[in-house]
Amino acid sequence: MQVLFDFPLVGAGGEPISFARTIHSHGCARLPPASVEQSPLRYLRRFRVGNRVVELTLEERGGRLIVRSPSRLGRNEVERVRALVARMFRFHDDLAPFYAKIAGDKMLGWASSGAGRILASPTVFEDVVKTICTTNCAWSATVRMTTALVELGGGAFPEPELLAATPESWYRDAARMGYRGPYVRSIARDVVAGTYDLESLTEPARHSDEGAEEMLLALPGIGPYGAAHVMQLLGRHRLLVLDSWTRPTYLRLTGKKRAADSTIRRAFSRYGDFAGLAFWLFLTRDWIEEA
DNA sequence: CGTCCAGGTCTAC
DNA sequence: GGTAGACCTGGACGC
Repeated sequence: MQVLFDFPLVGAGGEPISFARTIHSHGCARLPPASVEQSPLRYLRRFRVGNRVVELTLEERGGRLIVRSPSRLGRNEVERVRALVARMFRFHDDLAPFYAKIAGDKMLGWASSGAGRILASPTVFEDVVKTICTTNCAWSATVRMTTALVELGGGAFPEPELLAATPESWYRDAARMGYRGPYVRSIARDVVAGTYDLESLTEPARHSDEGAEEMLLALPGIGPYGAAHVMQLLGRHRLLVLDSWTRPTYLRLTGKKRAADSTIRRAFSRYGDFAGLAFWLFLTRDWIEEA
């Protein structure tokens, strides 16, 4: 196992990053081609680097993120991987203001020691496609569709070029994605054609939150839920992800009989630009083993 | 067997 | 701008 590089587990504002709490933050990060091994906590992720697939192991050791690979990589490949891992943890994001806001918070104070850094996919494209695969179906179907996509990609998530060139019949008959197939294929073709530069959405300087949301909503298969979901993975945390899992979970945790979306939003509005993250942490607290 | 629905979205009023 | 109905799939139910 070659150690490729390591990162200090610190965000842009000097805030701590809890590795264990990060990889538990969101289900999408655990979909193929990723997996999480417990004890010791290790995150495994297969990437395509050039024309081969490598499996990286991510572990925390001494407050640093250690990234290792079983196969040797060239300097350029290592730099490519470094950028992808940085994107997954969004090291450039500053959660310090959020932690300052929740420091004395009865509901979320527990999270201020590094939780909530929602792990993203290496590319926005992958997050968009996976998000479409979470809509209007059971989680088992999401796993099945994602597994098929990764198989198509030779063990790594397929790049837009491949998905654009894959016939509709594959989406229908092999991946069994139903009506989602044409959506995904259409997005892949538009990305390849340059109609949408999804990867630029990670750059705050290039897109306001409103602009990013607008681009996401323009994608077929991405509606209010999908846009809010991808926005979270972009580190844009104002929107609440409201769906058939978060709504009932909110009711259960609060003991309420019912709550309109607008009511839920209002309950978290005091967290401002981090309302969506606050909502997510509130819902997923029991996913995280208290240290 | 038929109906419902799961981490919604689109289209047509 | 708000609200029905349709939509692929497959597993969970009721009959």
